[in-house]
Amino acid sequence: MAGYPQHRLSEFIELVPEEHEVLIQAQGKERQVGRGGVIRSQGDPVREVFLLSQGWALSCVDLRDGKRQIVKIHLPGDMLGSPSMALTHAAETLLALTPVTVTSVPLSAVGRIFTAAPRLAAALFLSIQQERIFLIDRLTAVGRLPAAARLAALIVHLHDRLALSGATSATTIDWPLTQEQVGDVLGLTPVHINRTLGELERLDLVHRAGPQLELPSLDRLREFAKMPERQWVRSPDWFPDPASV
Amino acid sequence: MAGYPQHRLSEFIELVPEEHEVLIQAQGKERQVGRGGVIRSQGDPVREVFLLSQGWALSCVDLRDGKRQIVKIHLPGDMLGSPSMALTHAAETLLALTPVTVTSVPLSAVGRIFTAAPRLAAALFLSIQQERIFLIDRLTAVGRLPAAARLAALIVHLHDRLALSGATSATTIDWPLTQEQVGDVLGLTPVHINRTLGELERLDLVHRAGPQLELPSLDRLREFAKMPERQWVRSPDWFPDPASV
DNA sequence: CGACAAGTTGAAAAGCATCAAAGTAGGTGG
DNA sequence: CCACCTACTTTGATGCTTTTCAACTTGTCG
Repeated sequence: MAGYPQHRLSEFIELVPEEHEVLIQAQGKERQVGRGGVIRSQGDPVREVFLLSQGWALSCVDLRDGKRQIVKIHLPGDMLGSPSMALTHAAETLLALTPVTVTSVPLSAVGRIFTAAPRLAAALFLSIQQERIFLIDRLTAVGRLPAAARLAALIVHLHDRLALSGATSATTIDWPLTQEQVGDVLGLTPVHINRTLGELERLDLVHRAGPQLELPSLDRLREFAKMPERQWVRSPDWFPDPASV
Repeated sequence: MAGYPQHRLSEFIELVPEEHEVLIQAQGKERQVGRGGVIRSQGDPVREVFLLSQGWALSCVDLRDGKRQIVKIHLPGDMLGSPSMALTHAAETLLALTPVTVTSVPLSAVGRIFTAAPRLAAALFLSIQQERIFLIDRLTAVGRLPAAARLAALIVHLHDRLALSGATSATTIDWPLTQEQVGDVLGLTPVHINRTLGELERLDLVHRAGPQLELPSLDRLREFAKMPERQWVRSPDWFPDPASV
């Protein structure tokens, strides 16, 4: 059977069985989408959010002139499309970077979390604040760092998130992104990403190895990225009681 | 007496009296900070968030090399510092742009909202998702638009938020920002902001009028900014019942 | 009136974009 | 198994946007 859904919430609290149950109940039908496939389009009416259970995906905003900004690279366990809950029509397009499995979570189920499991709701809230920090850091990198440091910061960020789920060895990470996609994440052209990757390689900070990246020294890469480190809270004392389920 | 605190939540729902009461109870002591003063520093331990009741403020991330990225311009009613709830130490510095009044909201009070007023918690959740959309749009502008469109997008954004609270006429908005601060918002240098403002002025899109900006045609400015329009939800049907307070 | 913060302007340089073309790899069909 | 197609990567040459540096102007407040 389906087992406990993978998600980001246990980064903040240890879920009790009742909370797990609420999460399982929240999930609707599962869907497979092939590489490059559309999970949901910008402008679609917002009736659900998604849980990414397998594969990588991306959220992006498309502009009128054909340019686009990739807003986030999603890994398994991520909740997709939730910023658009505040809108009538989705702000972001969700695309599969690799073949993915997503499960739909109707908005009504999200609403039920707030009454049925307040502590779970608080964890969800915190998880969204974490996403906001990720966005703040990306904005800072795009606004204030040169191309090489920007790219280093992205690599470090993805490394750290992969390491959290144990989906990577210390020195090698999966890298299913094309250089054009990386450019759309960092606000640069694919050509310049290519040259910048070469630069990082000459500095012995990363090495391209087919669909993976080797990271000879994470410390040096982190130093090079010039971004502040983040330490996430764990079971904050202001959280509601888990018993209240 | 203090009256109802000004906030962003009523953009999404009409609060019932009990919910207002919970919000009022949540507020701790009030503090005045002068122009340029620090409300909270990056790196400080996170024990509270703030409600901005008067004046303008900003959130920014400082980098090691002295550069900084301004992450948001805060207007009265905004909640300050909440992204750092997910962290042990604050990610952002909060500065007063004008003389401000802020009230402290201890984290324990935020936690109480989740058990005492689920619908209020859901509104808070939506409000944070809205902040995420703002960040997504800013990232898109900084990553993908040239300087002039970026600046136009910022002006339109602030206009719209000011218009919501009726704090502006149709064609003139307060503009307490220095060109250096605008540069730190948009990822540009103050010198270039100066030139870009001149460019918008020559295009008859904005006019500088001391501490204010005149906007001869919001339609043309919006068109020029090339950003998608956003329509926020109102009383979504998936929200918990207000009776559950 | 004098000092300091902010705005303005010019000239030169840097970083990144654009355009164009050639090279590589994986997948498909004959 | 080979040939081809397509998507992706790589490289060079050139141009544009933005930065940098520096000086000067304006405004504000003691």
